Amino acid sequence: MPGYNHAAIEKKWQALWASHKVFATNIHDHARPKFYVLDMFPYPSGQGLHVGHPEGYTATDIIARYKRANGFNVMHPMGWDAFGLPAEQYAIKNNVHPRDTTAKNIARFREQLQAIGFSYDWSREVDTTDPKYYRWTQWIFLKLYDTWFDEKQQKGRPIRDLIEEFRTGQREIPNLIAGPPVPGKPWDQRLPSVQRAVLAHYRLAYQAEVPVNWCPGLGTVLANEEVIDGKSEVGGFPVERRPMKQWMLRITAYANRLLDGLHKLDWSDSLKEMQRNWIGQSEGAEVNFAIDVDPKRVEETEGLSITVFTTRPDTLFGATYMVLAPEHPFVHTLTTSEQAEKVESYQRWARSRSDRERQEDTKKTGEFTGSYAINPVNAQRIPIYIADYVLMGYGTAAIMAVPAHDERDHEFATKFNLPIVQVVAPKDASIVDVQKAAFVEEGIAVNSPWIEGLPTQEAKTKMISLLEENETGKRQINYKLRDWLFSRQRYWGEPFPIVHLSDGTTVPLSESELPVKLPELEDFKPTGTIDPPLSKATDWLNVKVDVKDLGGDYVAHLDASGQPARRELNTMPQWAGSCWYYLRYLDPSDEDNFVAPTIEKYWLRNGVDLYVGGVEHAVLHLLYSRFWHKVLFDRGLVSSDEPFHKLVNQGMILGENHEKMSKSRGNVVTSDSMVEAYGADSLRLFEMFMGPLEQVKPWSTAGVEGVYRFLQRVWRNMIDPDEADPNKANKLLERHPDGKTDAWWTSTGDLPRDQHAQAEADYQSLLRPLHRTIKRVTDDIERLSFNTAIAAMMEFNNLLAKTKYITLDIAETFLRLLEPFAPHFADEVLSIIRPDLRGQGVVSISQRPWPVYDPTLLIDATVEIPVQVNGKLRSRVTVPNDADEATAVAAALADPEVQKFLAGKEPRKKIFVKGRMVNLVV
RNA sequence: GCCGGAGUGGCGGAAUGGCAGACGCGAUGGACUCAAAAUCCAUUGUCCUCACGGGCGUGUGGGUUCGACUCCCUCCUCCGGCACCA
Repeated sequence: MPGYNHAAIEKKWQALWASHKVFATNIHDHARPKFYVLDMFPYPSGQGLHVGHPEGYTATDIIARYKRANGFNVMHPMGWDAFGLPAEQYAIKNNVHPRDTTAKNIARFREQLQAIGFSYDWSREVDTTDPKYYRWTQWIFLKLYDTWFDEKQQKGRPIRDLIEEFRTGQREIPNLIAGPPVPGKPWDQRLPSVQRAVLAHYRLAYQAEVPVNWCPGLGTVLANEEVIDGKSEVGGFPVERRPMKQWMLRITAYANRLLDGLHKLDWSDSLKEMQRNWIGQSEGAEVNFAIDVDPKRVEETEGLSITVFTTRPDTLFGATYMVLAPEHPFVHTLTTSEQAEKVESYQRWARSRSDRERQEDTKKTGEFTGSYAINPVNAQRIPIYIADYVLMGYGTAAIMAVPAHDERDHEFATKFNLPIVQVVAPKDASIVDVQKAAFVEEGIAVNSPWIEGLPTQEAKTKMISLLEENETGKRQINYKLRDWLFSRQRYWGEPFPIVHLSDGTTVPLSESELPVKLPELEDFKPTGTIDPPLSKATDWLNVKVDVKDLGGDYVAHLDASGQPARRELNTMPQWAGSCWYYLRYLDPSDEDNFVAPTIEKYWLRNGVDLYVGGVEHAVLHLLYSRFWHKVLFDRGLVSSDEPFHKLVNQGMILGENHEKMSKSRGNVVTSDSMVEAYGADSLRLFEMFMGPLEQVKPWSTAGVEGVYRFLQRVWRNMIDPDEADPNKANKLLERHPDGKTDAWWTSTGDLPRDQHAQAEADYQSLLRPLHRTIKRVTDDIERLSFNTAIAAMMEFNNLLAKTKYITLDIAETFLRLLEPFAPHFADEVLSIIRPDLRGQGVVSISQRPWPVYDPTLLIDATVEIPVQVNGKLRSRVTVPNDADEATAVAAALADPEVQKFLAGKEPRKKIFVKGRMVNLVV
């Protein structure tokens, strides 16, 4: 039987679109408004695509096609996030070079995506592992290295500006070595090593010996964001803390900007909230506690003070002891000889505890140092403890403990028998027993001479200003966000454009030396030690360089007659390439710029207009990328402050059994199998018909059949009428332009005169529903409500099935609405019913403009409105659409059903909503 | 524990203060067929009723309103994030 045969259609149209460059974007056409619609580019795994992958891609493709139809210059690219741990793990497991597996996987992914008919401009494809691409990733790293964050201006600036400020004395040169401040020598008289150390203190990219997340199972260190419950996000191997010298990016400098920037973004509240929580801003105060001088050790302890951070300065009178993190630098000095053994043993024990153990066991442990501090508000002598519930990485790594008003301090104080003093009382004057449990809520300050009787908020403010007057403290804002650990002991990543001189000096390579290509290595497996795999590239790692001094800043050129140096052997993490790929898409072939300014200005005005991807990147990629973008913005390299204006997270697609799709559960449905059985158009339609884009929803292959049947019904309505039903034969009509009923044609010749009235009646009956459908589909696409847009088209098609005749213009308009969802199908049907279009240069229906609805056709002359009696629906009456209250109420009162429920009583209240309803209250 | 989000037929879902269950899946009956598939037609929240009709119904309990799936409060359940962050 002839009919809709998806297999015969889809490859043909994909080839036609490609050969006619239907979806090629002209990046230089800046006359039209632009629309940049972006997918989170995939990591090309060996598994290929399952039906979860095309969900977001289909949504963006519909938007891209819809925006093109509305006259926008659309950027809709695709590429590959191909560096990183998963690629390398896969390569090791299968004993092949990651370059080869990556190339193979990319080819497979590309083919699978192309089979779904996405309207990507494939000439813009990027691959993060291509030296032509990662050259610019390295280039941006050099910019980060060359940037410092000016707190006053809240802006990243070039290092040369910092040097200039030091040189001219505008900025004091910081003293990096602990001890009393010494008046410094002028910048140019400082030792080069001091200059370098000072600059490194400011750079956004710096090396530090820090306790890192070392994962022996993967043989690499990981970022905080890559560690879930003490295990690696990839592979689930245990992660331990150990100090190592690593590259860090100073994302904390941008914490405030990253927080502020969220306000103007069109992102979901939950996503913004996740970023806010991750940045973790908290307002409070830093307070200095002087050390009570130990008569036996006057020299070491005199003048020392410990700074703590607290969000509750109002409870300062209740501070009965202090706690330092076990790693706090003062611990050694503060520990008395009597306590030394216990303290050191506790430090060793704390260091050996993995993050996982710490998280599982939150019972309080600690040790007394033997020293005391003086509470600055009441001069009380309070003991100093160390305990691992105080974290090295947050605040000042030291706290004042207020056990009466903090649960953790309460637990610790109870265990170590420390005094608990109440300094906040409940607002309602009820009695609480702080010996039993901490009272953590806000209330009224008590037992606190300076702030007695003040509510918590006022008490905080007053206490801070008093501390500032006494110079014992100051207002302070802290963030949970830590600096980004940016190096990995891996082969399959971007090499750093950095060399180390034989004296240990770190020097960046000149931009002209980029790209620093990954060396070809036979053996790229982890070394089993902390040495990165690149340490095996002996030919590559030793170089000779010529180093230029730029006044404390340096740059290296490769030079065979220069001094010996060793390349940086770490590589960058996977996130590096994905931080800026949306910029490279604009012109991936540009050899002179990472993106040309004129191109960037047009395409990134307000950033990417729509970005769709998984919520799993809420705090990783999306935070890193915003950070890089802000640095690039500060350095004048991009024109917008935020990269992604509107962002939508598609919900995960579960297996048919409502469980997460996975190989081990055996519930994976591949996109290939769906394309083969039902076609790309049915797959696309169903992906969107399942439910709201952002919602998690289970797969249903029966549901795909449903939308497949829908397409077949459209086909039959327009092309192959049911031969068995003579009523349905030859439905399609062309209507004469003057619209006279005398002038109808069928596709096969003149319509018999006795059918003209029927044809006209069918035409008239479809006209209003058609325009309502245009409006519904248009509005629904605009608000990304694709499931209801499809429902509207199904409803309209159900009407088409009921009429005997359909005019060509109605059929074409309907197909135009369908095209973003089922592009191959729409093109095929159009090419059959309008074979003349090809001669007019129209290859695809996607080249035709979006239909416009006639507002006058949305309004009917009369409307049926519900009539309620006492708020309950009792009847319906038909009134003119512009009926006023008197008319509508009169019609309602005249209705026999309504009269029955009024039971002869006169309504005491009449509610009327024009065109909507009448409610009579008795 | 804290912070978000969500609870509507047998299932996916629609309705954002005004006719609850659009659209689709599934199911049941019928037409076509020797038969099956496909297709088409009809029914499909629930209870009472032969029927006409009517009662009840959007997790729970309350509130606001002429009117609540929709707004407010309480509780319950599920999903996601964070979690010794002072």
